[in-house]
Amino acid sequence: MLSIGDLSKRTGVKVPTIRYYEQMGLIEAAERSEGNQRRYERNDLERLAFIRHARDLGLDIPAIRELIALSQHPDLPCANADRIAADHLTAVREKIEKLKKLEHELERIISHCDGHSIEDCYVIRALSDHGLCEGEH
Amino acid sequence: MLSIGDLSKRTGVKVPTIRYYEQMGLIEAAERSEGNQRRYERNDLERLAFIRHARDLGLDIPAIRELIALSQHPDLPCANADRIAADHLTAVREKIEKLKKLEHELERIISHCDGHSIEDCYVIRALSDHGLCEGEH
DNA sequence: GATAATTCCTCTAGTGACTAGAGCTACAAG
DNA sequence: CTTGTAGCTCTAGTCACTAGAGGAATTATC
Repeated sequence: MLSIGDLSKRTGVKVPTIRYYEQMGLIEAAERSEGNQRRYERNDLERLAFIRHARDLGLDIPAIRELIALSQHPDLPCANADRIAADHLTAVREKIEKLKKLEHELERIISHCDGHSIEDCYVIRALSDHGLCEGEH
Repeated sequence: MLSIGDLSKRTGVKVPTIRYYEQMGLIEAAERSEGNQRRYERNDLERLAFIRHARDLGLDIPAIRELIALSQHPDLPCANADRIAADHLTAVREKIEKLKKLEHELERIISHCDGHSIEDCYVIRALSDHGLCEGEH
């Protein structure tokens, strides 16, 4: 039996976050000691590692909830799980594209600034005048 | 004199967002009509376009506040403005790197799944077992 | 000039995924 | 038995808005 602190150390998930996941229904409410403290077992460890891993990949809580539900029905086809992952991949790629546009625009603005006074500062001027931008954003 | 709705249409910033920016001190409290409605002028339009542009580039509100303050002192050197932009560029690049790692990991997981049952689903298995991952994340 | 439709006002609360803190209790080590 | 650490619950804060309630002002139509 593990305390919440033990579970935290073993999974790298902070103690308040574990309690938060319980509240969100990602992990079942733990058994309690006589003094009302949470006590965990091996399968809680696995569940929490699963959640942490999914969060590290950027999945949000509703998606994780769905994956957990799916994982408890080994006989079902896995199309839904694949779809969740694929949708997330699409979202990640879209974010990358947006950020790359920002990156290029910022690079361009910064490289155009000669670094003297605010009056001539290209950073400030570019912000004031959208006409100095390339493309729309 | 423009109403807040006019200002909104001309800049593409939503009405409640304009009020929010006023509250945050990014734009000065507007003059009011007899009936207590906000009335704007040309320079408010420019200021709001500046803010919107900076937000589109992903700058946060404290950074924008600082840029506005700088823009009102044309004689100062523009090193601070350049630094704000450069710091932001660094942050954008870091985000891109993180997202690319996620992208590759998700691609790998998805491509390994044969799409049959949950039991064999590589998406679920990869989440359950960190050992199936490449690299750390 | 009356009425209707639209816009505006303020204020509060909600978003996501936590994080911080207050005030209190339980447990482990010496 | 005391002390220190870890645990408990509950509330509120983060960021940049967004949604909605309930009411007042303005504009358009008749």
